[in-house]
Amino acid sequence: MATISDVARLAGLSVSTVSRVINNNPHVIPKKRKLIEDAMQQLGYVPRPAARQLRGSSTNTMAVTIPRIVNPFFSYLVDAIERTLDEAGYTTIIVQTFSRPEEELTALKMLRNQQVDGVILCSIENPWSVIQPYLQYGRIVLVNEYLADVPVPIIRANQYQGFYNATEFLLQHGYTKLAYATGRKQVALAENGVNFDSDRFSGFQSALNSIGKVRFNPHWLFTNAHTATDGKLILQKIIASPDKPDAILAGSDEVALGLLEEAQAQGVQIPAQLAVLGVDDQPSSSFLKIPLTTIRQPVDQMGSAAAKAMVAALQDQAVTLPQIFPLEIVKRASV
Amino acid sequence: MATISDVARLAGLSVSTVSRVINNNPHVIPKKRKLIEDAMQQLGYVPRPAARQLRGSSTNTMAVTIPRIVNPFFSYLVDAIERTLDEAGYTTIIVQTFSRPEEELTALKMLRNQQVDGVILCSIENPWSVIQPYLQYGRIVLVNEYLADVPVPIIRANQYQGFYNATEFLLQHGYTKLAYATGRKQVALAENGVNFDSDRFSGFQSALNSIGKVRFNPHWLFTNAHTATDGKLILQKIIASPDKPDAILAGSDEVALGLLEEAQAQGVQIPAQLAVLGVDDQPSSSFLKIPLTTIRQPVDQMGSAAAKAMVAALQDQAVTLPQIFPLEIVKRASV
DNA sequence: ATAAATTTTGAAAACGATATCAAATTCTAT
DNA sequence: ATAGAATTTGATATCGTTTTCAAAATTTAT
Repeated sequence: MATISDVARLAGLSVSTVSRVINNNPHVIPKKRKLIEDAMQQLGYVPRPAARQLRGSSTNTMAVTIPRIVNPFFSYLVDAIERTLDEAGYTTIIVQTFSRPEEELTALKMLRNQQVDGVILCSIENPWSVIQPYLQYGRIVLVNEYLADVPVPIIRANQYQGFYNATEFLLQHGYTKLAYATGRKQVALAENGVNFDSDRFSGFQSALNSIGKVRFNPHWLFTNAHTATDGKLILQKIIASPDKPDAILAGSDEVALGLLEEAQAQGVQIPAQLAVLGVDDQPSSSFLKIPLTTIRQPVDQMGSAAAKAMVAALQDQAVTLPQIFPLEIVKRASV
Repeated sequence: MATISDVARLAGLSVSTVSRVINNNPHVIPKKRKLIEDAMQQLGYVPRPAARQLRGSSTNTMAVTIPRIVNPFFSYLVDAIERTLDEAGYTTIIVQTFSRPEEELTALKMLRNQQVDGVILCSIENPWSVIQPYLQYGRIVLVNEYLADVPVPIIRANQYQGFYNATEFLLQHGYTKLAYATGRKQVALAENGVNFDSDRFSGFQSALNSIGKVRFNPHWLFTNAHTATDGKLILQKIIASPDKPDAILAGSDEVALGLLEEAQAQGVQIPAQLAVLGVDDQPSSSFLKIPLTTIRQPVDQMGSAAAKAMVAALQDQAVTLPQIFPLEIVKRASV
C-alpha cells in the first residue's frame, strides 16, 4: 500500500505538500500540483481513512439507523437518504437496531469515535437524555419519528393528523369498533414529549372521542406487530374473542397482508366483517386479492429532506426548521 | 473522550498494560487487571477504532455489497447475513452498488484500507481480474452469483437447474413461446466462467432445446427489468408485438407483479393468454389477485451460509467448499 | 542465599495522515 | 538593486492505539 510518503518521495516533494494537494489547499504551485497528482495516479494512492480519522478530520460518512431493513418502508427510506447523501459526496452506513437500544448506541458511538460525521435516526430506541450527550460529537437528524423540544432537525410525516383522518374515514364508513395494531412494544408517552406511535395513537383516540364519541376498548390493542405472520396471529385472536372489532388500523401493509390472508383462510369477510387499513402503500398492495386501503407515507420526500437537512447542518450551524409532510389515504377495497 | 493514557494514569499503570487488558493478553496479574477494568469503567473508555485500524489490527467489520436494498431478495439476504455475522461478533456495513462497478470497488477498497476484514459480494459488477488483487488484503466470499475457478468460498443457488426445471414446467403445461426477462443489461458469458444470469439463461435455453425442441426468439428477451413499472412496460411491448409469447419467466416477483397488473388493465388473461413465472416468492405473492407461480430462493440459508463461510475463512486458511442450494417452484395460479 | 529462569511491566517506536510554524522562495515597490 | 511583503514549501509534533524489546519483579532450582 502506497502511503503519503511514497507519493512525496516519487514526486520529489514533502508530505506536507502532498497533503495540501489531497485537501486541495490553494497554496501549491500548479506545476508541483501536477507532479504530485501524477505520482498519486502512478502509485494508485488512496489516503487511508483510519489515519485521517485519527487526526480528526471529517469522514464524509453518515450512519443511518433503522429497526429492520426488510421492512419496505425503511428500505425505501434508507434508499432515498443514501441517494441524496451520495450526491452530496457522503458515504452511508446502515445500522439495523432491531429495536434494541444498545444497537442505537452503536451508531451514536460511531459519532463519538469520529467514524461518522452525523447520524440520521429513523427510529428512536433510547430516551433523549441518553442521545443528547452525543450531540457534542457531531450532527443528529431525526426522521420519521420525533421528540418535542430537541435542538436537532426533524423531518416527519404528520402521523397525528394522518391517523385522525384515517379514523374519521373509518367512522364515516360506519365502523365504530376499531382495533389498533402497532410494531411498538407498548403505546405510551415518551419521556420528553410526544413520540411517533403515541402520535398515531393520539390522532386515533382523539378522532374516536371527538367524532365517534366512542371509547377505545383496550382489548383491541395489539402491540409488537411487524410481519405478515404477526397479522395472521392477530386475526386469530380477533376471531377467538367474544367482543369483536369491526375494523382495524394495521400499522403497516405487511401486517395488513397477514390479516387479509388469514381472514380469507378463516372465512372472515373483508370489509363486511372486518375492515382493514394498512400503512405504507407497498407496490403490491393495490393488486392483492382484496386491494388494500392504506395510508401512504411520503417516504422518498422524507428521506431526501432528511439527508439535505443533515448536509446543511454539517455545513452551517443553523438548525433546519422542522418539516412535516402530510399522510394520504389511498382508498381501495379493504375498507 | 477518554484515551488509553487517561485509563493508564487513573489506574497508575502504563498504557502497555492497559492495552494488554483490552486485548486480553494473559500476561497481566489479576489485581492490576481489575484496577484497569475499573478505570475503564469509570471513564467510560472505548478504544478508538481509527487508532486500532491504523496500527493494523482486525476491525471485526464486514462489508456486504448488493445492487439495491429496496429489492426484497437482497434485503432479506443482507438481513440473514447480518444476523449471522452479529452472532459471531462482527459488524456489517451494507454497500449498495446500484449495479455500478465503481461502487463495488468502494467496498473492495475498504478491504485494502483495512476498514473491514472481509467483503461478501452478493452481486459481481467487475471482472474477476479486477477483484482478484484485493484478495491479498482480506477475505472475499461470493454469494448468490458465482465465477468458475476462483479461490474463494461460493454460496449460491442452482440457478441453472432451477431455470431448467422451471422451463420444463412451462413446457409441460403446454407453453412453447417463452419470453425471458432479466435485470441484467445483457445476457452473455462472463469473462472468467459462467455467471449468474447466463446460468439462468442457459438452464432456460438448454431445457428449451432438449425438451421443447424450440428455438428462443430473441425478440422475447427483455433486459434491464427491475421494478413493477418495468414489468408493465414489458407487457405493453408484448401486446404491441405481432408475434406474441404465451409465457414469460419474469426474473423477479416485482417484475411479475407489474406484468400481472398491466395484464389486467389491458384485458390480457393470465395464464390463458400469457403465463407468468416470478422469482423470489415474496410474502405478498401468494395473495395477489392472480396468485403468482414463482421460483423460491433459499435466501435465509444462503445468507447464513455465506456469513459462516466468511467467519471460517477469517479464522483458518481453508477455503470452504462451494455450497449450492436447490431452487423450488411454488405452483399457484399465474401458470 | 544466590543464580537462573520465568513472568510481568513499561518506554518508546511505529501506523499514515494533518496542521503548525518557520524557512525558503517569489513578487512588489522603491 | 534591495528591502519588505506575500506566497510556497518543508520539518516536525500530533492523533490513540499496538508491538517490540529490555528492565524489573517474581518464581524456581541449586
